[in-house]
Amino acid sequence: MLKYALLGFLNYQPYTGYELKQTMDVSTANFWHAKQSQIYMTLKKLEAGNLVTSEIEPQEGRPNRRVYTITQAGRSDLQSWLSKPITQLEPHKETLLLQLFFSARQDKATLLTQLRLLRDLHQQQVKHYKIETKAVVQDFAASTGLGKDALLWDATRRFGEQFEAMTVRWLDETIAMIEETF
Amino acid sequence: MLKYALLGFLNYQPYTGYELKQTMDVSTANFWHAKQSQIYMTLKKLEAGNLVTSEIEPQEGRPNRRVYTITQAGRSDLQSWLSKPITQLEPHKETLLLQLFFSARQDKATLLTQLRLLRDLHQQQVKHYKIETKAVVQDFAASTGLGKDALLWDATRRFGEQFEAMTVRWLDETIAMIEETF
DNA sequence: GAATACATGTAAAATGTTACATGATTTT
DNA sequence: AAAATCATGTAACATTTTACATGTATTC
Repeated sequence: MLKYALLGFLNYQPYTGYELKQTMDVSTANFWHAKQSQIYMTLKKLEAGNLVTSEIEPQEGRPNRRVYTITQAGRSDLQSWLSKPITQLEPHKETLLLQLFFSARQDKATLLTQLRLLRDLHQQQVKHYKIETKAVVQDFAASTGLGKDALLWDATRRFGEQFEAMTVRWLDETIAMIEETF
Repeated sequence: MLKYALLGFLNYQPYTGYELKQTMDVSTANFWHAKQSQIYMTLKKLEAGNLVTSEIEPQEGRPNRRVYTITQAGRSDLQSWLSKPITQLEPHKETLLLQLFFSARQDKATLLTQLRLLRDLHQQQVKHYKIETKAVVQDFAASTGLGKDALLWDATRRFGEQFEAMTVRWLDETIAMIEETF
């Protein structure tokens, strides 16, 4: 899957592995992230499969850059993935829910403290989406002039914002339930 | 992490690997799932670490069962994990958002078809949580008499229900946005 | 003087998925 | 007669994380 994140970005313009990591960190990281080392390895695999090519750009006083460019085969592969509809939902993993599921014998006060702390973390995330992520989307849109793209980028941002807001509401309900009935 | 899911269940009673898989499939699978083979391997590791013990129960006309029991060390490990608060959020992966992010050049009609199909899938999931999962929680509560546990199990169920409902709302907004502005 | 940014990579370990292998009993 | 259930496991592969390894230039 990281494969398609990388091809997706390379479909706009050539990038180095380092730049791809930075770009992902301020854009797709909210719903698709990767470590630097994994990006380098995946790019190597993509090149082995002729989906991208690379060339080294020498630099002075800095390490050389390896710049990757998508190939025609890469564009086809990306296109084919994009047009393939999702027909079944993938299961999620939520550590928080796993913990909560087994917490019936935990101390009530401790449990409440943990959940309140988490509530604040998620509340911060709501702000993060409303402010930082919002700004990034607008900057991208202004600098690239990609209107349609910006609308979809903002749709993914709204998903994040609404997910976090929903989580805060759910935590509030859950905290209230534990306060009352435990 | 699967480690703690298994210890969590074994903290109630002994289970075989097969039974753990079945139990997870109707309970935690919504937020934590695993393949049968991974469960067997993880149990083996837990036994090597003395967090569980196992003994073989011979059966006639059926394969023998290997029944796992949690040890005192296992209970301590679980307890220590349960009391450790989550201080930083883990990043999520959402294939749908990744696809959407790069879909600006896709055909409008095709994109709308894909999103509407997905909307229906998530709508079904809302029902799944409201009916099937709800019933499982109530059955567990009734048969085990674990009142506190059932309240927390239902809290995780509500998270799923609310997540799916939020996703349906977001898809409706996104579909409307694409219909109007693309 | 210390930290961050720039820039690349390898290696080991952990985690998770898919495929293979077996075989009786029960249900459809 | 075919499919599902019960029950265990191994092996290969893919994915992801963590740690290791290097070195200059710029910013605080």
